[in-house]
Amino acid sequence: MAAKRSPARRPTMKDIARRAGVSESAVSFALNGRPGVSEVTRDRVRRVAEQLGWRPSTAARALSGEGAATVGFVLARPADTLGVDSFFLQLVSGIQEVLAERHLGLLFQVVEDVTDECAVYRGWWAEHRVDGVLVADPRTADPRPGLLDELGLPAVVIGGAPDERHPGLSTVWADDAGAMASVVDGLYALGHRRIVHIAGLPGLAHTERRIRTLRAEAERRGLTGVESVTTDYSDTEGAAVTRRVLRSAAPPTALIYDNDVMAVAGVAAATELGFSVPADVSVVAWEDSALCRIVTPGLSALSRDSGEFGRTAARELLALLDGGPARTVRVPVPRLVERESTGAARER
Amino acid sequence: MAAKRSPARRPTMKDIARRAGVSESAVSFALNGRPGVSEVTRDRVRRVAEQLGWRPSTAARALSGEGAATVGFVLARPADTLGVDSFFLQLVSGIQEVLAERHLGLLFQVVEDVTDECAVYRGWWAEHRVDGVLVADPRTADPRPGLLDELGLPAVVIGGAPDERHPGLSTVWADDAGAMASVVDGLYALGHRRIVHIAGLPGLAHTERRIRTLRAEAERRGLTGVESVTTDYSDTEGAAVTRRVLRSAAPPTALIYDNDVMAVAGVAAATELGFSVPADVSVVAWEDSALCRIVTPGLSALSRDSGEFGRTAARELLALLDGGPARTVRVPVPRLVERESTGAARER
DNA sequence: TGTGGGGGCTCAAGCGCTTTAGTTTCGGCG
DNA sequence: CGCCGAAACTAAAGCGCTTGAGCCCCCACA
Repeated sequence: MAAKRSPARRPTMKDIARRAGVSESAVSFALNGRPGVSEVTRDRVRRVAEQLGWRPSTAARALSGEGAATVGFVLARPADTLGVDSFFLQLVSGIQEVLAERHLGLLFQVVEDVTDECAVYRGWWAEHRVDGVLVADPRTADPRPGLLDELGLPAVVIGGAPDERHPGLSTVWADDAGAMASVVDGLYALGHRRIVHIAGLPGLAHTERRIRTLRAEAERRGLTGVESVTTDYSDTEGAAVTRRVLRSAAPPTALIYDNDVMAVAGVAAATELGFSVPADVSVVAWEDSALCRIVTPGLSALSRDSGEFGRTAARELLALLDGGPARTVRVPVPRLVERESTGAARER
Repeated sequence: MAAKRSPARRPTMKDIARRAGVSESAVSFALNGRPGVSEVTRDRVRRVAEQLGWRPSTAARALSGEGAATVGFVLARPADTLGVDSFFLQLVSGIQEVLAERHLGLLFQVVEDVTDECAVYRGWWAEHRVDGVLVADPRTADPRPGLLDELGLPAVVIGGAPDERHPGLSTVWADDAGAMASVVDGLYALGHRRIVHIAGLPGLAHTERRIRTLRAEAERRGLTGVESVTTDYSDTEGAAVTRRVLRSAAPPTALIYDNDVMAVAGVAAATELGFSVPADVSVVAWEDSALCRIVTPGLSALSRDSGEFGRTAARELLALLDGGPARTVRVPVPRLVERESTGAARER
């Protein structure tokens, strides 16, 4: 049997009512801080509840109209792409922190793609499992905001851009465009004219935003040797692309990688080809992590506080659940942490 | 208002009953595959349910005795230690995969320490939120199994050793001892006699097991220059310990790190001190990851399938929930992937 | 002294589902 | 032809909580 010897019955409001000598309704009023009971009764009920170790049954609460006291988070990534970067765990940890204060649970699911993700939302909604969701990795043509809106499921999009706003959904985003511009600024100042951006998955909103910004910056300055190449974020693709571009006739003098893993793999690939970092080629990683600190040369990286990102998103969702209006909030622009992988462009 | 324009009412069994022209009970019987309805009615009901897009309300189910259709997983780690290794996301992803097949949700929480973790279990239990839990990072004096047993909450311990069995709890574990023994075997064969093990957090069951085994192996062979040093898994501590031991009078010729991050940091530290890897000192990382492949020299690492680990654990929990007996199952011994960081000990 | 009006509580219904105890309708057998 | 029993289905209670309606009592006011 799964349940053990003394299955330690959970106390219910009925138990409290009996012990406190009042009706169940009175207990409900007392415990939920609403009028209808005297202060003295309220105190007594509270005391009994505490001493009995009572906690409201979420199931019962959910059933009688209150929410499910749970928010959902689904990650649509092929399983093997998972866990290469530390971003998500940090994010979830931050989300968690805020939710826990309000005794909200976090229902977590990993799926293969956005289609499955939509199915999960449908299921959660129909099963009455969550009160709201956090949506990660917004795409350029994203079916999720529409669906969530249709279901009336409060949601906040993490990493979306403000123009992609969908009525009813909140958005928390980092200014990728600004960050990209400042990185290009910095590299340009160091004399770099040929820059390759080893981007992440095509179709992700932030990938496209970075690519657009890079192109715009290049045009503004009349640079021609600037391009973006999309990848799947893996170390192997990162290395492969690096090899390819460095072997070209006019190899770039600076590389911008959309995550830490590719950056490290890229440095290794460059080194193998006889390019030294940063003498021959500078490298910037978009995500900072222990990884960037550990390797030699240390990688200059765009650092952001993923935990804070998560906390902000969670707070927005709470606001939405409390009936607040949908908002768009921006978290601080990622900050470039300079290490040894960037330097002046070699004269050509 | 949180809910939007057409809050798209969820269909209930009552709706199905009406449409199918039967009672609610008949619907329940039909949908749950239990006797009491004819096959033709069952089919009709099923069809109606499907076409209405009906899904059982977990709240209602939970309330009427069924489980909450959810299992819990809490990670007790200081927030900053999170996300350094990819192990957990992989693990969770594996767990997830198995649970999803059965439409079970995964409630996830991150806390600071084991005390908080116990509080979370208490809360989940009292709130009727989960049917069972997965317990990670078992410790040497662990309050959790006792608590879970007391609450009668089905649980499987991930990474526990069989001898620490607690009645009622299942255990899924990897044979750390065997792995350690084989690593030492290998290093010994390469001529290594002074080996230092840069271990993880003291108090974790698997840390202690590895330490014990290393000591036993050393004694068996009469080696004296063998020791374990515990750390907090961070790159900084890993580097610090590496520097300390390499500066000693008789520095080790082989280092075993309990995770990938420390191993990489250790290699960097060793290189700084003028030790070349693997010529002067061999390095083995306990956890394999992209990280170990990327860096140069590539790190020899103990590789295990974390996803499979998670799947196995989840399957055990399901078995427990189905009323099966508590079991202890072993996942395959981690396999040593040889890369460039290990080699013959230099003659002394 | 009568009356209106709160405050303080209780009653009971209802949320969506399961489940036990009926009730009806057959078909089969003596 | 009548009776029994099984199969098919319905009625209703119950899970733990919320909530609107109603009840009682006491105080203030006229």
